[in-house]
Amino acid sequence: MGGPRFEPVRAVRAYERIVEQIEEAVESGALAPGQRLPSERDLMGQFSVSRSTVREALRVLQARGLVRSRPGDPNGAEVLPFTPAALHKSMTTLARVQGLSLAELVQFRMVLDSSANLLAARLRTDEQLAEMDAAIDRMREAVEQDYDAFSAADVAFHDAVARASRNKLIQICTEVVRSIVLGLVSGRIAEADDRVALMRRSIRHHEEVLAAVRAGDGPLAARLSRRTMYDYYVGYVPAEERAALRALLE
Amino acid sequence: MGGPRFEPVRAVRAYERIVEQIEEAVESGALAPGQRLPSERDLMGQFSVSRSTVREALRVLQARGLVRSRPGDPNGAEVLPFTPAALHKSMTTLARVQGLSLAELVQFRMVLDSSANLLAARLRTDEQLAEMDAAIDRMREAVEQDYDAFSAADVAFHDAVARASRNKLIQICTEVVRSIVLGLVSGRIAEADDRVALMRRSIRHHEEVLAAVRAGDGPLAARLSRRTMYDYYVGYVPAEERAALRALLE
DNA sequence: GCTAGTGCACTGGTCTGACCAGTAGGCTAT
DNA sequence: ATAGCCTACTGGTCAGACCAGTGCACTAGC
Repeated sequence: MGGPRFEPVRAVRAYERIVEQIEEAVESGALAPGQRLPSERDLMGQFSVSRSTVREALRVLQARGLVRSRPGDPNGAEVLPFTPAALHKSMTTLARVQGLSLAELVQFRMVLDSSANLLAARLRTDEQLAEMDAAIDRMREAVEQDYDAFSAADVAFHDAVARASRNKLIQICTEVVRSIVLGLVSGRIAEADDRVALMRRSIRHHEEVLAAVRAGDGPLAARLSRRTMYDYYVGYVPAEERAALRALLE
Repeated sequence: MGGPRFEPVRAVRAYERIVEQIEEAVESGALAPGQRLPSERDLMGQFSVSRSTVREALRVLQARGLVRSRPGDPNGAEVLPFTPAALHKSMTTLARVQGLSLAELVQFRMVLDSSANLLAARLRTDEQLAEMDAAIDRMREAVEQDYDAFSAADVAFHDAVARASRNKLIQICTEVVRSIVLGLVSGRIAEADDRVALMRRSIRHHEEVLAAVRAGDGPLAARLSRRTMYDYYVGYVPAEERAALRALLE
């Protein structure tokens, strides 16, 4: 024994090499958002491949949210600024394929939101506090009239908290998971008979959370935010899964 | 005014319709993992499109991790069981494009791991406790000899905790973010002069965390786990970013 | 002079048809 | 019965074509 150890090789297709090269250029910043790729016919020359191969590479890059192409555009594909769209897509797939329950999703939101509040209580700026105030004001105005406006203001509050945490990963995951959760329940909330009471209570809870953030009491803000989210969604979680949510409330 | 309100339409390409249909079949379970798609030549008949169009659709599905095709395979593309590979890919892209710092990533791991511990303290089974014990044993054995084995045992411990949390989202995000973090620092740890001391201390910390989990003290386990991870990685985080990490330690 | 309209050159989306290397399974020769 | 070849497929790639849509330069009309 002891001969040279060989590594498994995998056949690398031509289009994958193209994906790698363009991906590298985008991620390294050599290709900035807004810039254009050469046209497909140019690229087939540059890479010495056929147009089909170029196109398959572009399809992959597009699926990853790095570029977008538009028929008829005299320029080539456009390099996109990063959006969590691809992340959102794969998380949605995850949710469907793995059969994620609403309870799991809400639980994850509780984790993210409480951590964001914990950090925000220490790191928030006065401007961010003002944003949170404004969001709660809009929630108050929207009550009894427009659930969509209420929900939007609610989202704005949580976004302000997430930004105040200064952790982009928290911000983006918050955004992604929230949109999945809202997709599952927003219709049911909008039609609920007791939605006005639910909204009023939610506003009160948000005020308490904000007070804790303002006071710099991170652990309290975190605890209250978990409670807030629990109360808001528990009615839509099957009874047998509620214990898992309560495990996050001390 | 007051005419019918029209909705914006977007041109839907043929390959997108194919992606949607196959995606739906996979996510709904109509196509189970391990099953095969018809061959590309069959699909072009079924969808009444050319092979290029079929192939572009398959490229997208492959980029999303739903199917895989292999040249020469007499069967068609294989439907894959869900893996977080696509999620991993888009998070890695996110990390690079948005310039996520190691501090942010570690902070996120602290959030996930502490939440997992909080839940695990209440929900863990005896089998899972045994797994955690075994993982720490392997960490002990690996010390002073093989950093890779130590790291693998460390990973196994955190995975056991994540599973004990019974939240798949936490498990998967843990896995994804951890692999990104390890990709950034594992080389530096393996070469560090004080790595043996670091490993010994880490083992002690893991023992304390496990004791808290065993005792059912979630808040304590959560706090200790944050401290454990902080100590393990703080040496690799630039001094000016450490404050953000410390914000998670009370 | 300026504007409104018209082509034109080029784009991406799709199609057709072809070739190649690789695979699996049946067939054949041993 | 088995070892090895054959064949009918597969996916990967290529070449060349057509179409509808786009932006821009040019032109006709004011």
